[in-house]
Amino acid sequence: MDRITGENVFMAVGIRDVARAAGVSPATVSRVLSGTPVDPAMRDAVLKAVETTGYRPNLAARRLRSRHTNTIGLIVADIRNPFFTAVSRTIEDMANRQGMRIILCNTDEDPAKEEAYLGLMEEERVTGVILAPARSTRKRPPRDFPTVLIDRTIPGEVFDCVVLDNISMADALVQHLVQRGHRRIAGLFGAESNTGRERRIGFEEAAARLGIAATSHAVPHADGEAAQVLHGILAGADRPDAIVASNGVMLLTVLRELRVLGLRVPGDIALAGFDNNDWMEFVGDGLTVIEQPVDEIGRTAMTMLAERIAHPENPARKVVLQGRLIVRGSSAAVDAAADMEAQSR
Amino acid sequence: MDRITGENVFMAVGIRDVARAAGVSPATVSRVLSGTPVDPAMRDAVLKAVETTGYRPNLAARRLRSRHTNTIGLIVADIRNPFFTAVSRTIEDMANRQGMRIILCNTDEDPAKEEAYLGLMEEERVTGVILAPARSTRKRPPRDFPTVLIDRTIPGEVFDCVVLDNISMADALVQHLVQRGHRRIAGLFGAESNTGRERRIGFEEAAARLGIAATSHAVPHADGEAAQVLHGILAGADRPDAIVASNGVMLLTVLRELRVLGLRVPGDIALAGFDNNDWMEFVGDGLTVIEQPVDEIGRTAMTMLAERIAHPENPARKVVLQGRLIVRGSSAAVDAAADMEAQSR
DNA sequence: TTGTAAGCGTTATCAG
DNA sequence: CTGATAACGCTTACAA
Repeated sequence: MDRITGENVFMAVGIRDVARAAGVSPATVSRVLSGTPVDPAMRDAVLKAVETTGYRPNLAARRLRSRHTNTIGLIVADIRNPFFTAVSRTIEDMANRQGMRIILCNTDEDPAKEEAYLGLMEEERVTGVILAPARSTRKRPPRDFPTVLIDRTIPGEVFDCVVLDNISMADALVQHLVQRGHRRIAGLFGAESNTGRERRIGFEEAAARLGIAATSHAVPHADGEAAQVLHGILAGADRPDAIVASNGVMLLTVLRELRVLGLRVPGDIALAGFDNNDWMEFVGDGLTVIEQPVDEIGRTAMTMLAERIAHPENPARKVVLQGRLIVRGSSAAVDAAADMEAQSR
Repeated sequence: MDRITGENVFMAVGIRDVARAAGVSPATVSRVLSGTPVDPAMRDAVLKAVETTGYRPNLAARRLRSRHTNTIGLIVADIRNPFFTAVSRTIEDMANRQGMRIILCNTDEDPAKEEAYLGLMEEERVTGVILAPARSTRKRPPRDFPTVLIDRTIPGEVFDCVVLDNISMADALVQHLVQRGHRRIAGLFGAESNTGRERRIGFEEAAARLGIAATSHAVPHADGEAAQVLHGILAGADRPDAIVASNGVMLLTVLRELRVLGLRVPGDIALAGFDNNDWMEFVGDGLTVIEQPVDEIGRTAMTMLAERIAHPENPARKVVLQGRLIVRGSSAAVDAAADMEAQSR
């Protein structure tokens, strides 16, 4: 594999050249560029000199000297997961508006990668980090930068974090399915993340409260293994009449397996889950889901990070956001589903 | 932060501290860290000292002094477009494996934003840039870094670039639809990007060759306006019997409008387009699309960038990649579609 | 307000 | 191979 070696030599124009062209000192140029009050005449001379010389400040030098990097690390599991894509985009927009740079990293749920990236953040001397911790309950060593967790918490550790109200959202999903007449519901949850655990708890509590038969299953993160587990659940004789999937990616895995088995939604089995993607209204009669407030999650994370930076000694805060139940065709009652199919003839 | 004293101990440990702890000079520490040959005994001493002191090199200082940033700028229209998400992920993975950092920017098709980000890249002294140019035919001023274009070219400018064979892929789509018995095909293309233009050309050429009535439409980038244009095309009495959409985002816009009008795919109208997303096999009987080799696009862009950096004087190259036609239910012949619906009763 | 000068933490140079 | 020393390009005391 060819390694990138070369380096382009930039225009050699530095702050001293601008100073000379403007007939002022480098310090004055620096002041103009940083907005410090400067005599208007000099200011104009400097700006003109910047223009004519084509000067571009060297951000590496600036960061080294000023000791602030204006950089935020954003570490997620996989940017291809639409939930993280959306949250990242919001965070990048906010950051850019504040003159901050983002370093984006994908852990693929691998604790080793997460560790490596956190190390990288230290070397970058980042202002702060927004982290969706990899599915792992291990303790994180304390870091030298403010950190805000998104999507997932780390049990027993005190970090600022912003998460969904997973328990009550899962509860709402079960309640909805029961209302629609479903009685044998299977829940599919990530085994390792705290978020998966919370959703399972909400799922089981609601089922118990409503007195229905609900079984929850731990689904591995790897796609192949997940399909296998799903097959076991769906192919048996005692197939559930409804499925709850713990997130959007899993929802897709379920759709894939249902297709393999030739099962139809909602005719043969109802389906509901977490995360609302733009395509979900178009599969079948639409997928019933809990929509996460992705924009608000991103905004809140950025705000919390800023406050943590400003007040390092404040106690850690946990912000729990509500989602929104979007009811679509995939959770229709079996009777209603039959009706709809009859009508469509 | 040291949790006892509240002092930031981390920032204080520099290469000199490591040198002192190891009983060597700072230069030797630097050599060990950069892999330059060093006496094994000293090497071990340094590595141990790095460990005990918890030393983290300061990347800003390293970049300033060494004059290479190991950073690549990646500028796309919108990371939420799954095509860019996928390409970005591939590029980030390759970059990380080579010890390179990525700076990701979204232009939202705004030339001003593109301009601003290109300026930022100069201030970051990036090693190179991978750019999906905003839909705009304007000339770009020459920059001080190697640049590789993806997805779109800039007519009349000499840049390395890697693009899809848009003309023949659009041609293949039309050919397929005609084969399936469709005769009145409407093509929807982005008006401003060169990619949209090329796809339109392939579309029109194929239609002319095959002697069918095909009309191409320029669809604005903004979602609301796009819907309006679509409405005009689909709601009239002379509704086409098939639609070709120029990309995945537009495909979704079409689905939305079809839903509003209560038109069914492929019963009332056939549908095909560009970009293959993971959900597309699940809407209706699946969406017929041209799949772009996203992974290869990313890999090729990185490779070309590396080669451009190594050989700045080489002539610019254009790599044209083939896509793959994935035939699914949305392009079924009207008769076949009727059959399928009959069977499903 | 402005200029002078001293670093920020690292790597490159060059002499030993 | 190793160590002293001088930058890299900028900001910021501190002095004027």
